[in-house]
Amino acid sequence: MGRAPCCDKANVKKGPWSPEEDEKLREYIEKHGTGGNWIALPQKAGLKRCGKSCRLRWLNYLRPNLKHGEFSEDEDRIICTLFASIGSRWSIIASQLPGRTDNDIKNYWNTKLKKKMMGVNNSAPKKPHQVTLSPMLQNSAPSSSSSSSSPISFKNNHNSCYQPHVPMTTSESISYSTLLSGNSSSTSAYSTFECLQNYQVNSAFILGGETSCSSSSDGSYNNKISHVKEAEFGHGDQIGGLSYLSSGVEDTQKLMPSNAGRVSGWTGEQSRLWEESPLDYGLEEIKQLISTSSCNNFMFDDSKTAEMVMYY
DNA sequence: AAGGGCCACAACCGCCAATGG
DNA sequence: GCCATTGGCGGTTGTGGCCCT
Repeated sequence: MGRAPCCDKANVKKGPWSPEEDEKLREYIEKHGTGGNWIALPQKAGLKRCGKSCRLRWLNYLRPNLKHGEFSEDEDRIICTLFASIGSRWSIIASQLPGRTDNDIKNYWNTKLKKKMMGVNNSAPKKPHQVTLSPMLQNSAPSSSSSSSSPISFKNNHNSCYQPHVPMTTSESISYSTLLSGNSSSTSAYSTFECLQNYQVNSAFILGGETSCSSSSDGSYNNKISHVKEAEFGHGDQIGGLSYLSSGVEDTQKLMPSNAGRVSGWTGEQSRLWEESPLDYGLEEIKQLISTSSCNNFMFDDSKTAEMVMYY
């Protein structure tokens, strides 16, 4: 059985929004809210648009408190770190960047940041078309532990702890508590690996994403906190996502059970492994993440030398 | 000046999960 | 429990502007 279309495509306008349409939508939502029903909204607002299109337009463009323009170094760093940690979970990443939408971040990553990072690793290749993996991974010998001097810990004995593209829960703790206070003197370009090298990823930081006060992503809000939806247009008083830091480790445990099921794909085993070792990655897992991620320009030599080979 | 290529960004598409009847 | 509807998300595409030749 086919799925019913969300709107009558024949009578729906597509393409760029006109200023008049923007104004209609803004006016309607400011007066009436979304009414919890985007599908019905365009008709009520006098727009010949699909409800989904209205939602996207509002969340990505018209919503108050959106930031437009250049991403800061700190934002770059957060994106890098989170991408390396959780992959292309743009909505979660966006939840850490007040005023940014997942669409923004996705575009920014795909068009600029990815290249920026490649640029660094390209800078002094050992061989033509081959780039040495940053020390981050070289430090990550299987025996290294989370308490080692290596900024990021890896464990090979938790191979299923993290799986690329397995959705993360909100409670997935990514600790980058030093992230924003980190070295901002870095050059404009740095790699994901360098990010990881510089900023510890462990279990002390709580992602506020889907359960905290934040809107997620493209500004979309988790439907479990729908009561917040109408009242909240922006990210409130968060500063660079740091408001989440006030959550404690105990929150991880508190939130985990309910959210493990909320985000698809987490089996009981994964949840258990999470509790045991929230974000300790094995080298292979990192490799897999990057090689299978949208950042697929990174390819790993499967040898033991922890060398990253990048073809381009 | 023209046009071809590239880039950035907005918007769309399709799938999945949640929800309510 | 089933099914239809809706919202949310990530990937992909379309398009306009800029740059280079």
